[in-house]
Parts: sequence; C-alpha cells; structure tokens
Amino acid sequence: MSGQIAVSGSHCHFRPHQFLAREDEQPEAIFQIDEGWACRYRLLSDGRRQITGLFLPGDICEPHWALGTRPTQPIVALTNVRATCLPCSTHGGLARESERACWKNLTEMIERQANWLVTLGRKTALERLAHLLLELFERMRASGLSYGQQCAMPLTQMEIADMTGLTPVHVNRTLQAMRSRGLVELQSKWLRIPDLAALRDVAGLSSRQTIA
Amino acid sequence: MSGQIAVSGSHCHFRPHQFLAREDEQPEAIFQIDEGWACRYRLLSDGRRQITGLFLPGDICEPHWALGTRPTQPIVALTNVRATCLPCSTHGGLARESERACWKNLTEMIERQANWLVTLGRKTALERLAHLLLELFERMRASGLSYGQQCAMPLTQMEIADMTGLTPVHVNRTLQAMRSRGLVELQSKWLRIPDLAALRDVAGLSSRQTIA
DNA sequence: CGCACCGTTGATATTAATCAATTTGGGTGG
DNA sequence: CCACCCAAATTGATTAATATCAACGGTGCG
Repeated sequence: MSGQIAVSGSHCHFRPHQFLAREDEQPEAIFQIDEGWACRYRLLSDGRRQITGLFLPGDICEPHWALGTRPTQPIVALTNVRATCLPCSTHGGLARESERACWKNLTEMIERQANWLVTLGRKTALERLAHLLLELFERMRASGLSYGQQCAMPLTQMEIADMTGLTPVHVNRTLQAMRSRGLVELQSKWLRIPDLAALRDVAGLSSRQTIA
Repeated sequence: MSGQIAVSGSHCHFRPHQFLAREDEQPEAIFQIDEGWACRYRLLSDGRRQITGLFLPGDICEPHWALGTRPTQPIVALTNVRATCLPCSTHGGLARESERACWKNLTEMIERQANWLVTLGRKTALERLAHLLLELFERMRASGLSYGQQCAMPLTQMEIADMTGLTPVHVNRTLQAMRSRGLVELQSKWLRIPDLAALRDVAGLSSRQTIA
C-alpha cells in the first residue's frame, strides 16, 4: 500500500494496491502503462467503491494532467505494473505529436465513460458483466494481448463488482449463469469468449458501437 | 421532431425534441448554448434510454467534434434552445484560444461523467436525485442563472428518470420524500434548495468534490 | 500448518421496477 | 370564458432484481 516508486531510467513499476497517483497530489509524471492493469476509483464515506476507469497496457493514464489539472481520483495498480514516465513540465508541456495523442485518448475516454453511464444506469447484472468482459477482451486484443479467443483477466470478483456497480455475491452468481449458458469461460485469471457476437448481443451493444 | 435548423447569422435555435446533432452525422458546426437546455443520450433496442450528458447555457456541446470526431450519440433540445454556431473546418480548425477552452471543457466533462459513474453505480435513488438537483443548481449558478437559492428546472420527471437511471414512478415518489423532508422545493419547472449543505450531505458528495 | 483472500452457497431483506389507473395542469380552439 | 385535450404527475398493488447477512470451501504462500 505504501513504499517507494521504483524508478529506473524513465521507467517505474508498482505492486498491486500501490498508488500511481493520489487524490489532489500533483503527479510528477504521466504514466503510460507498459504491462499490468490499474484503475481509478472513488470511495464513498460508508465504504462503497466505484471504479470509474481501467488502464490497460498501452494506455496513458490521465492525459489531461499534462495541462496542470490535478488528479481528483486515486489511481491504483491492480496487478504488478510496469510503466513509462512521460515527464511533463509544470503546465502544459507536451510535444506537439503527444498532444494529438492526448486528444485522441481523451475523446476515447469520454466515449467509454458514456457507454458505462448507459450500462450502469439502464442495464441488468447480466448485461453489465457482458459489457465488461467484452470491453476487456477487445481492448486487450487491440493492443495485441489477446490469443485467439482468450486474454488475461486478473480482476477479482470484488473488483468486477466495483466496476459494474454490483455486489461480489451477485457477480459470482451472474458469472455462473453466463458460464452455464456457454457465454464465457473464466477461470484462474483467464478469459475465453467462445462467441463474440453472442456476448455482444447479450451486452445490448449496437453493432456499430465502439467498445475498446 | 424534424424541421429545419433556423440560422440567423451565426446563431440558430431549436424547439424541444429537435436534434442539435444526430448519430454519425458530421455536424456542420459546433454549438455553444446561449439559452435553454439540451442533452445527449443513448437508446437501447428495447426502448430504455439513458441520458449521458446535459448541456446548459454557456456549454459547448461536444468540443472534440472540432477534431473531426463524429457524434456517437444524438443531442436533442429539451427546451427551446438558442445557440451560437462555432464553425469548424473539416479537421481540427479552431482558433488557438478556443483550443484551450476545449481542453478545459473536455476535462470538466470527464470529471462530471466520472462523478455520474459513481452515482449510477453505487448510489440510491435519493442520493441520485440529490446529486442531480445539486449539479443543476450549481451549474446554473456558475453561469449566473440562479436567483438566490433557486433556478429554473425544465426537466420532466421522465427526463429526470432517464438521467438518474430510475423509473419515472420511482422518481416521483423519491421527490415527494425529498420535499416532505424539506430538502428541495420543486414545482412548475422551478427548483429551490433551502439548504445546500444538507442536500450535499444527502448526495454523499465529498465537500471538496466539484459538481459544476 | 495456518492464515488470508477469494470464490461459492443458502436464506432473507430491500430497493426499485412494473402494471394499471386516476388526477392535475397548462394550453388551445370554439 | 369555458370545454376539451394531452402530457405530466400522482397513487396503489404487486413483482422482480439485487443487496445483505452469514457461513463454508478452496488455494497459494509464508
């Protein structure tokens, strides 16, 4: 939970539960994840937690920090994480090409968040889990980290619950239902999706809709 | 529902239910709302609807369109709307100062959306409504459109339901509970918040947390 | 070997959705 | 001004989805 950030050159790594950023603390760098998963979340006073964003390999954590904005939510490693530090001057110093990348990154984030608003606001447990697993797979695939129909899936059911706004118990039961319907295979941190289209259908995502 | 966009100079206006933008159609301009309310939403195949963003006076609708991104969600007027058209060249043509404004706008949107992810994922009907009414009031106040403790609130209970991920019936009952507890006064499209701090408390928002 | 953490199960409680009227209120045309 | 109309708000009864509470089993690791 505590401990030093291990820096080697412009790289650093984090252990599970270690913070990449804390609320209100100006980060000294912007991280691009090379390996591992991290998330940003918010905690309510009574302990309820909602994960509001997931960072997978290739992702730049919070590009708008480059403009001097400070994190309003903590970012924490879910697994071991290797990251590259993109140093940023105190206000708005990023190369012109990175700027373009940041725009793209931000608009994708808005798009993904909007999709999750729909899912959390209007969808059932089954649809939420389908959405999550699809998004994970498609994002992993997009960064070349899928193998056929499968990819790594290091999240615990507790973390899945905090992403989908459900309880761990209900996540467990719903996953069982999905498994028994042959929608997904999920065991020992590994996800396999036998029929993407079927899962997409269950998730209630329009065929055009971007997930990754 | 249909009809022409009324343009006069670089201004235009829309009637309730008229589209400011449709899915997948490249907009010919980016709109800054001068008066009235609009929203963006997504519709599920079975008719469920989730509003994913609200545009109030002063807001720039979707700044990232300026970069050639196309709308992935429709934007529709909730009331009569007057707007200024900020024309944009086919790809990425906005003045340098507007660019800064767009960044700010985008990061605010991400922040607001993240807050709503928490609310939709983890909060009760009462907390959701408190969040919504607070946000509305604070945003209206921020643009000088509040009068003491009150401001306009043109949304129907149906629209409130589509923002908060509830049913209209449940919104109705929860609002009654809030009224009877003296948390809000809400009638004939007008909102009054007798005690901001109390409502903030009910909404379960950290005191630091930005709403507007 | 034992301690954690994770996944699983069963029983019950709550919240919110659903279904079906009924009432209210603002606008419109006669 | 009044009658009418339609959308919005309200109410009541019931059901469905999910949370909560409390164990229990498995597994990796020090």
